[in-house]
Amino acid sequence: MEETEKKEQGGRKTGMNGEQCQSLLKWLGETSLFAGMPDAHLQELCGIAMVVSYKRRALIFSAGDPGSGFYLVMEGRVKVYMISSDGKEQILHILGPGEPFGEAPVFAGRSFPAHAVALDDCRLVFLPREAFVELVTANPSLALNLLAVLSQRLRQFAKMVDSLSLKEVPGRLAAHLLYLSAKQADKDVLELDLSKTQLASLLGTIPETLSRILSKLQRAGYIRIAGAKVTIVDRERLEELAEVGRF
Amino acid sequence: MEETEKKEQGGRKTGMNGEQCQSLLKWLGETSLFAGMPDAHLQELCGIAMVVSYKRRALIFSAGDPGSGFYLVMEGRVKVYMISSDGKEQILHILGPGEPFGEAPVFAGRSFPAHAVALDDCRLVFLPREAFVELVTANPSLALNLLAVLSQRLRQFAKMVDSLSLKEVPGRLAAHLLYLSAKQADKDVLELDLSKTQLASLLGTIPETLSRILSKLQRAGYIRIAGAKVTIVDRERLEELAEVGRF
DNA sequence: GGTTATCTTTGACTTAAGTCAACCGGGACT
DNA sequence: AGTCCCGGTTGACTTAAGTCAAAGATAACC
Repeated sequence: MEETEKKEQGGRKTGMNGEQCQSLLKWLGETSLFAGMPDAHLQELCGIAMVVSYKRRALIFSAGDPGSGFYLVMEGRVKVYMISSDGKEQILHILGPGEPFGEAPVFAGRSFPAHAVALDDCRLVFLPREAFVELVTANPSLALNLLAVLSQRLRQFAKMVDSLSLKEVPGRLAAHLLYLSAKQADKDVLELDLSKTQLASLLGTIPETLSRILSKLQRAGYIRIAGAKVTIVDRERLEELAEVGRF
Repeated sequence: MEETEKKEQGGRKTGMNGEQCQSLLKWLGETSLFAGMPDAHLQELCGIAMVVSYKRRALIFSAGDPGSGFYLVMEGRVKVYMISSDGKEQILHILGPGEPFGEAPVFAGRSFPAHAVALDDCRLVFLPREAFVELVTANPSLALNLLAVLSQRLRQFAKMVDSLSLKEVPGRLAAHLLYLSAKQADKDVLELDLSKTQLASLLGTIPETLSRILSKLQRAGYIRIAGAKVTIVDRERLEELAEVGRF
């Protein structure tokens, strides 16, 4: 195994032999961002891509850092967040395998607007800006995929602003539980994929408040809580709550 | 003057003769979205574009409406906003001449996530989705411009989430005043371009609260208020306030 | 120009959610 | 096993900001 290792930003960049490049190529092609791209272009992409590893809790970038490219999650989860001057954090996204992050500075602004850390031990693909922009220029369908991703994210943000400004915490929580429910197999038994502290930060509140509201919802018979497992008892009312935003 | 008028969505679509098309073409070319595009493509664009007029307060689209295309502001201002079930509104953007809006459904989701109304009597350019997507496919540099616009907007949203979640109203207000200051000629005397009620909605609060905080800031010697004119007295402290987010 | 309607300000009150502090319980490590 | 530490929960308290109501100030309209 010929591996070149370089320390940089706390991540370990890993060089590739032909075989590894092949598997990376295959993986990239399955990614929603690059789905449907001709192999020739994927090949080029592989040429500029770097696989980087980050350990759990490692900082990937900070707000204000110059963004010389963006990332794609291969393994693990990444948290993108903002911090207030007194240390409170607001999570903007949690990203899992296949999802890109840090794209904004590639096309506008040149620096990251937020921070990113690894929530688990992670493997990421790093795509340097210049090479990537060239590729986009040469390949309009790639641009369309990207536009779709950014548009989707814009929608999420709009929802988030709506939620933060127009709903109380119980409403946001209800909406989040239903969101989890919608994307899981067992529709009624949810496994919280984040610690409650992190969930609080995602919902724009603090652990104490989240804790209180979870028990309030349990007492009211909307849900049942058992550690990180939440069971939806009364979906109707939960939907109503997510809708009106107030308990 | 040969004008074809059609009522639709409360807007008046206006057909064009050759001369009008020429001026539209020129205008489009000066827009940041289409800057640098070859005339041939602008010509095509003109072919699919429609100029639409909306009177002040007219609804342009509602959340959930199928988005068959997007808009570009020629004259006037447009407000894009969300409404809670009990009627409180949160403004997402205020758009002026040259700025596009309603692009999200073109590339993802197919329906508008928010509402839009005309704040003034407006003239807008409407670009239908299908024709536009074709054009983007044919013209990668157009895609890059679009990516820049969406990325920029993503940044704005991130800031907004940060602001709503991590700052108190005084902090948000201070940040907004400094933002206005940065984009005006006379750096210290600001003309509020929105009614205070609308400004409250943009800052994620209500008129009463905004009013109180404006006078609080005046009393504290940060600013001076005279109707819609706000003078920055102590920029240093205002910056500090915008930074820490709390008074 | 005067009447209406809308916007703005101010006051008294309520409330959701944050702060501070104590405590519990389960790993992890020695 | 025992200690330490971190995550979660609970209680008492504070506070920013929302609600309700009324009165002034602007701006709009006939």
